[in-house]
Parts: sequence; structure tokens; C-alpha cells
Amino acid sequence: MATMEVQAARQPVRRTGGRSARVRTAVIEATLAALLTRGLDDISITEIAQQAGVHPTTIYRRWGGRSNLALDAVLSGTEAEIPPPDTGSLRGDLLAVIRGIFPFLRTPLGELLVRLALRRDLPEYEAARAGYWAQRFRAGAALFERARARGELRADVDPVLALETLVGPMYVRMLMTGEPLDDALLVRCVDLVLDGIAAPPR
Amino acid sequence: MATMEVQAARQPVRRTGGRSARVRTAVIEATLAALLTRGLDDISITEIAQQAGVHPTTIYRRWGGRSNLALDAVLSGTEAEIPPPDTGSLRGDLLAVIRGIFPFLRTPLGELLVRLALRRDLPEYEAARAGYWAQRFRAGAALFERARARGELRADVDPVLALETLVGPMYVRMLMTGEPLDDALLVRCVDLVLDGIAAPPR
DNA sequence: GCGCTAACGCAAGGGTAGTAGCGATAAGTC
DNA sequence: GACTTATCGCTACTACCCTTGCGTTAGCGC
Repeated sequence: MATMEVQAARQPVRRTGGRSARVRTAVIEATLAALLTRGLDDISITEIAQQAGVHPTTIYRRWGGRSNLALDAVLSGTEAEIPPPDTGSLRGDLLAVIRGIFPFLRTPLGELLVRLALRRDLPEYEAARAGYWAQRFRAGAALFERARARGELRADVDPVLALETLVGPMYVRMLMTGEPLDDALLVRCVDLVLDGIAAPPR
Repeated sequence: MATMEVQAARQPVRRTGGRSARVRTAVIEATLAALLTRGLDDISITEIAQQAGVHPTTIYRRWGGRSNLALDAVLSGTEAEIPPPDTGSLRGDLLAVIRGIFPFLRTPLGELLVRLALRRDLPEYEAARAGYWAQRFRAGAALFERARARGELRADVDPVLALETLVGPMYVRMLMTGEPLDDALLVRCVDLVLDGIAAPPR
């Protein structure tokens, strides 16, 4: 009796070194350059291809389309890890959090990342985005836990909502109103979230 | 001597009624339908044209491109005026403000408006956007003035930043994190902005 | 009504995005 | 070093976006 050889769906051996790697870095580099000069919607794959010294079909095959290519390029240029702050006070930690995000968002790359996050035609981005926010909010949870232990926090505060409220104005100004945005405003954001706007009871 | 007749650059007599009006409403309607079903980036002008019973060339000539067409359609479907609230208390006014924005943003049309606001390839949109926010913040200013007179407000509160902080989490959840969003959260947003997160001094 | 011309319809055409087939090259394995 | 095949280059092709030029229709002012 012949052996029951189940032909396992053998996945092809990927080739990650040498030419493929060179092609990838060249394309990613050219894409980033194009993104930073032309914007998110006006990049041409044909143009990027000849800029990278590569044939357009290669890009279509490996990335499949503009959105995916832009996503890969921007994520490749972004380091995900941000050390969670521990300054010893709630106010100091919140300042560190918002100051850790703000300068990056001001760079062209940061702005691209935000705009990419707002697209809905990229199911691949959902995972990356979820990971990004999960990581940030894990750091936030620790931050609030310490503050609670120090007695600096109200009892009923939701850390997630608090962080969203903290960074909310930054995104609103960046994306919607276009109002000016600087470090002094970040400090005011922190103090507003800490103390609220209501007059203290007397 | 002949009269010095300066040939003033005579602008053409616009025809706003009759056929032009019919074409416009038909196209706008078809565009809105297409936007709501296909999304902001996947609309086809050819398709919209035949849906509206109009030749594609007409759309290209009158609107010039997809972005402009989408902008006009969405703005046409949106009423700009929102009555400023006056409930008698700061908390009531803030709730009214955020509750006035929230249901609209949940509609497909509201979401389209927000996404349009995030595009940078539409200089025409800048004016509309500025007007929208100016109107909203004028109402906000009156709201805070009354609260200040009632002694409900801290002395150093910036109304603009306060409003941005109020609505910030709503936009963050809608655009970035995708966290759930309901009326109960709006109430918590208001209370957080009012009271802050810091434990009261004792 | 009448004339003028803005606005529309139509046909033709350039340009670019994206796909499919096939041979050539080179990465990984032995 | 030799073999297998993943990956890339090339050509050809389709499809759609958008523009241009010209003839036709129908608002608007008189």
C-alpha cells in the first residue's frame, strides 16, 4: 500500500535577501520621497518605479496598489516603540506623553501617518493601528495606576478617555481647525485635563 | 475726439435657472448617492453622469474634478446653522453643544464631511471650513461668557481650547482608535472637561 | 417674441493606471 | 558548482480618466 502522502500546501520559499531586498529598499525610499513631495493621493507608481530603477509591474505585483505601498513605506519609516514615561508625578507623566507624540506629528512623516490612519480602504492598516494604540494605552494604564497609588487621581477616572481628552485638541487643531499649535499649548492641555474648567466649589 | 471707452472685462451673464439648475441638482443628487455607497475615493464621474442623465463633459467643465464635485455635493447636503444653546447652566450648555454635533457626525453625510475636511487638495474647502468653525466658536464664546457671569467658570479658561478638549475624544474615537461612541460617553466627556482628572486638594 | 451666447451634448483622442503572459535572472538548497 | 523556482523585466493589451473642438440647445436681456 502506498504511503498516504498528503500533499501539504507547500508555501513557496521566500527570497528575502539580495536582489529582493535591494528592490524593496529602493522602492520604499522612492515612495517616501514621492509621498513627502507630492502628498498622499498624487503619487504615481510608474514615476516611483523609474525613480527606484525598477519596473512598474514589480511594484504592482509586490504591493498590489498605491494604498498598500504608501502604508508600507510610512510604517517602514516609523519606529513603533515609545518608552512609557515615569517622572514621579501625574502632571509630569502627562506632559511627557503628549510631548512624546507632538514633535513626531509635526514632521511630514508623522502627518502622513495620521492621514493614512484616516483611510478606510486599507484593512491591513487596522492591525497596525490597533497595535499602535494598544501600545500607547498600555503605557497610559501604568501611568494612571501609579498616579492613583499616589492619590493624585480621582476615583472614577477612565484612563483611556483621559488620554483621548489629553491629546484630542492636538488632533483637532492639526486635522480640523488648523489653529496654531506649540509647546505652550501642550502645557495648557495638560492643566485643563488635570483641573477641568469648572470653578471650584466653595 | 472719440470717447475713451475702456473695454471693461465683461464677465459672462451667468444662467442660474432652468436647465442649469436642473443639471446641477441632478448631478449633486447622484454624487451624494454615489458618495454614500462607494466612499470618497471610489466615485466615478462617468457613472455619476449617466446616473444623472448628463454628459460627463458637463461635470468636468462645471466642477473640474472629483474633489470639487464631492465638496460641493456634501456642502449642499449640510445645513450650516446650528442654534447656540442656552440651557441656564454650563454643564447643560456643553452637553447641548456636543449632543448637537454627535448625531450628525454619525450619519454617513457627517462622516463624509469630516473626511473631506482632512483633504489638503481643496483650497476651496479652506474657506468653508474656516466659516464652519468660526460659527461654532462664536456660539461657544457666548456660552462661556454666560458661564463666567454665573461664576461657573475658572478665571483662566480659554473657550476655544475648552471646546476643542470637549469634542476631542469624539473625533479621536471616530477617526483614530475606532473605540465605541455613544451618548453616555458624551456625558463623561462633559464631566471630565468640567472637573478634570486630578484629585481635589484637601 | 428675438437675438445673443452660456451651457450642454457629442465624438475623437491622448494619457495613465493596472493586468496578463512569457522569458530572463538570480536567490536559496543540495 | 548545479538545480529549482521565486522574483523581476519586458511587451502587449484593456479600461478608464480627462481634455479638446465643434455643433446644438435653451437662458436671459431687450
